[in-house]
Amino acid sequence: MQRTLSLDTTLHVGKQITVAGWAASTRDHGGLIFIDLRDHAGLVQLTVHPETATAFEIANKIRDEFVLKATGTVLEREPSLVNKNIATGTVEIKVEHLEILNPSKPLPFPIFHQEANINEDLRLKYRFLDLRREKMQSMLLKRHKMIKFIRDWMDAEDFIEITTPILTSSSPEGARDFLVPSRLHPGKFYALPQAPQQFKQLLMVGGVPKYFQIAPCFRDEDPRADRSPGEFYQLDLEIAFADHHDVVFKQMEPLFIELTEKFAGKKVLEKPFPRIPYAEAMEKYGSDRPDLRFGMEMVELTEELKNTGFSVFANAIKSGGCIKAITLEGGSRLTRSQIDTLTEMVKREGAGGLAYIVLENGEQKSPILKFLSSEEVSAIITKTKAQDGDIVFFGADERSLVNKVLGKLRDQLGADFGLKDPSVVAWAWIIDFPMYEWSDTEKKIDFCHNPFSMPIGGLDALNTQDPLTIKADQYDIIANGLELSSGAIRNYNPEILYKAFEIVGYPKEVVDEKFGAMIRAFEYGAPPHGGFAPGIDRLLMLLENEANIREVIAFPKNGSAEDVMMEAPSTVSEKQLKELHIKLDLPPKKQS
RNA sequence: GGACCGGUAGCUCAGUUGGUUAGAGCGUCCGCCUGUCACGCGGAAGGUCGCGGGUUCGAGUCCCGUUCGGUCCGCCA
Repeated sequence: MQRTLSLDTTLHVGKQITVAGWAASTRDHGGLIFIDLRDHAGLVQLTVHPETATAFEIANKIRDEFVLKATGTVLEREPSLVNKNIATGTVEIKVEHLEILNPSKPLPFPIFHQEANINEDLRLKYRFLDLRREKMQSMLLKRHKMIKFIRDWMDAEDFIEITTPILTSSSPEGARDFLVPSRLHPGKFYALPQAPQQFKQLLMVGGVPKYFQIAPCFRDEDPRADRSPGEFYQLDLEIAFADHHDVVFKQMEPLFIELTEKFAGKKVLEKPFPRIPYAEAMEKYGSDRPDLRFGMEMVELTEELKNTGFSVFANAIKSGGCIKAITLEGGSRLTRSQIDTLTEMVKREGAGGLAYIVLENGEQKSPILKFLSSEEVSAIITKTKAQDGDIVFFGADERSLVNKVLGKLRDQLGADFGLKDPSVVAWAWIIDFPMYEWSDTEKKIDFCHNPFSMPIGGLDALNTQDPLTIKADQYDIIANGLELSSGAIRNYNPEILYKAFEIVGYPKEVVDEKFGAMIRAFEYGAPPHGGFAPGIDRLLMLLENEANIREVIAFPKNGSAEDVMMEAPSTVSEKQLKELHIKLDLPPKKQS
């Protein structure tokens, strides 16, 4: 494919053309100067000879990243001079006129011939330079293409895109809001939307059959590698008359399959996507977003070891806990120091230690072997289906801790032993989330996830069941260990909604106050509806095998939620504060 | 809010059990060079070893505190 340059799109041999771009490198041979000219599309070599005296003088001054405009003749290179590493390597431009459109200061870090990892804060401070790198150019293009792919697909499926307000009201549930003071209403604040949740549900009541939006969302929470600081985008969507998750799954699965196969050129592990109940995911994988590209499921050994003399296991059972195990195929080759590293990891997660048994050459090896009877050992081997050459790891403690710890261990082993095939995407739905959970911090029953989900069994379930046993028609879509989105069939009935909130201690008046618009709307004939909102940034991470979400965002905030380039957040003038009737009351150490 | 890892030249890094004047590559500046393509050659400038304190005859190195960055936990429908 012929690569192109900005001011002229072809490089016909013998033709005079004008090109413009950045100086990627210069090679001054004294009597001859080479310049690699770069733009978004590629590189071309300019040659500047002393005969063109003015151009030659200018060429002497050129440094990396100067912006140049050059007019010259395209010449074919002699066979011995062809550069096979660049697309335009068979030709070069012999420069007749050269102009420096804009010089550049020496760069704060190398951007073109970059191999080393540059400090991320520095990259973010000079993001405009960082974006010139080929990888970032490619990311920007892929992000655009992916969003276009999604929009086209949604359009073809009769979804319509509707933009919803950015300035809205604070909601009491969920994440911390970003607040915006109102000048016209002193003492009152807008909030930036954490998601267009209420608006999309109101659109359903408003008669929109299928809504979507590439929606900006704002949450004032601490970031993670897969969680953008402060703001991110979702493919927010909602479908009217969706009264069961089947409707949403059948509608949306094809998009994710096409994105995986057609857009990213990867393989979907299983179609249709497996549906895993939340409780099963926790028991098998110790996570509600397991990476399903590999097995290594947990096996329960509590029954087999109920009479064991090994005190660590016995104590776990006695205090109501459990014993579970995971088996790493071929894990007998783990070195002692590798096992020590894994032990350190599980201890950080709260485990007391990491017991294991190695199966090698028909024998078992383990520090805990002397505490176990031979019947117990063979029961373990039978139940775990461990083979010669494997290693079996144990977790013995309170059940949720065992699940968490072995889940972490499973994930680490999957990464360490190359079990996560980067060309495969293992999509799945996690279903049957609990509606409520016990909140240890608040000492009360609280919503487990989305309070607007329809409880399975409806009003009847809320009235008759133990709240902690009620499930919600709520689901997550996960892929390769990432949670892409939560979603739900919504609770569209005011009576059931009031009851659902009553259980967590919100009286009717509070629900009316906080969700008045939605409750009022539901009183006027709300259709059943459901949807979800996969994260755009995470989707791109997944499809591009990118480990850090900031790598797929043009201008991300850093880990402290600062924009180090624009210097946001920033202080504001006294005048602005006065206009908003805001007085600061900062703690001493924060004052500057 | 907590845990762990890190901070040495503009950038990427090395720096031995604590020991003279802290090094390399790239970049920058000066000089040479007509076929390089991340050109080459010669020379030069460039350092509060994040910051503060301590131990020591002596600290980039050991200890304590602190700050900044990253990852994770909490938090995040």
